[in-house]
Amino acid sequence: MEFPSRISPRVLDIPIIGKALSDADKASANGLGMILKRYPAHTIITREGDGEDRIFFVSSGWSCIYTDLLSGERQIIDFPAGGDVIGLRTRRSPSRVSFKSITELTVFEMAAKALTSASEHSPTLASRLLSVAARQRAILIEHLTNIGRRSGAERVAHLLLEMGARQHYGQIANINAYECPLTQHDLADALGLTAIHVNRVLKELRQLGLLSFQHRIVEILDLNEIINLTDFSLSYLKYDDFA
Amino acid sequence: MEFPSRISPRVLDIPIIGKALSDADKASANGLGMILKRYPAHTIITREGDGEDRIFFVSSGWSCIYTDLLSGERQIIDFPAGGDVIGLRTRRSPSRVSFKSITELTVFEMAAKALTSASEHSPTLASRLLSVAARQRAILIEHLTNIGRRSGAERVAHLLLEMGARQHYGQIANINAYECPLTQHDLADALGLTAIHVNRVLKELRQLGLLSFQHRIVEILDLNEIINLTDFSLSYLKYDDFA
DNA sequence: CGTTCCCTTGAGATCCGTCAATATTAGTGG
DNA sequence: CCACTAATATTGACGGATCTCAAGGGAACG
Repeated sequence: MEFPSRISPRVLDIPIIGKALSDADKASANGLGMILKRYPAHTIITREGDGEDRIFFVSSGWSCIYTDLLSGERQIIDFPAGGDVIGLRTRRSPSRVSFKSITELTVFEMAAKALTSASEHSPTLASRLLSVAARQRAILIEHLTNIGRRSGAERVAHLLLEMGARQHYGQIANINAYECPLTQHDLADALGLTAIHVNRVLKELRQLGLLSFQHRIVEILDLNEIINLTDFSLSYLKYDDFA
Repeated sequence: MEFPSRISPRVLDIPIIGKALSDADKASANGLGMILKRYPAHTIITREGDGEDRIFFVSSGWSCIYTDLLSGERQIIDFPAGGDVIGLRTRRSPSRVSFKSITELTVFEMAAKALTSASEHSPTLASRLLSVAARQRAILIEHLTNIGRRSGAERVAHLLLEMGARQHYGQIANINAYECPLTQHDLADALGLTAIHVNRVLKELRQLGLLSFQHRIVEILDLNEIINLTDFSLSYLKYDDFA
């Protein structure tokens, strides 16, 4: 493996990098200028309206992308975690979303231009980027469906199950618990609810024996019932084995 | 312009095709196997779970992509119209969404594989696809924010303004009315509301002098107020002038 | 050991959904 | 052009889910 020395081997765990760059011509890979960075918890990394165009590959930690509304409310679009990619916009027009760390966050960071121009010389990389974009879209569609057509309890259960699966690279079968640094306020802003209602719903889910979320620990108490209740599917979390 | 003769010149109006293919090597363009097709209103074109992988460029007409839930409810993800692209998934795993015409629909249709392999030989085309994906993502994010953090009236007003802008290629300044074939039920399924509530909200918006939607005609009565009420922005609808 | 988030709980108000009935429009066949 | 039908739109009464306001408790952190 011939990677620039400043890129840690851990980067290979990131699907797009591990699979695509190993095929890409080394000239491209070397020119990416990717650096490893560490942000403290609760740091705004990219602000809405920034002209800046960077791309981030999350190595470890939790984060969120969100938009602020005029009303002062916040809509969280996603909680990217290890393996996720942020900033895959390739757009000149300033983004309306901000990007913030929730825990301490370790990312591989690079200029968007570097990646897009590299992708012009590496069809494999371009394909891989499209595949990542497709996965992100699938996740976003699930999120939209969750907010649009499910009750508060279903929304919370679905999101917590999804986050558990994403923490474990798309597996849920053997998870009965995972650590989750999100606050009830974070959940509310992601799910179109208020924090107070999220609190009540969590209590209800706990009493029903479905799941428990206390002291940063999510416990899956009855996986089958949750899957049933929320119509949960794993398939949308998969990366494409795009030929 | 050297296009396969079976492709109508109208295809050039579609941003991705008009701008990308004219640059792409002609071999790619000729190999796309794109055909023009016409579907009657209310026809399911692609069903959830289809293994089939086609890509559609809408030439004219309205359509929707949606998912059906176990509960029998429906979540509409988007209403693609002229110039939009459907099926840009590049995924093997079957899609969870269906695609349906609302009015009579004219599309340019091709195998997904043909486009992805063409994009491997045309960096410009690949970039253009990423740009289209970015725009779709921006629209989806706005939709999510709309459902998650706005009241019924705001949701309806925002969606109807967006659709007006998309019908007019991203302009709203000079629109005071447009034809909209969506039913109140369609709006409800897109906005996470019931048709009955959409009806009441439309009445309210009409009485407030903001907008009117009757007999398939949307009239923008007070554009500035609507923009104000819904925090509407045009920027997310733009295609990227991606270098 | 105090300050600041975060969580928890209650009471009342509001938005929106459900159920039910009717009116209006669009489509179809005669 | 009319009669019939189905889809769509409209309205009212009622109930439920969620929000708002308010207060207090617990956990984390300097």
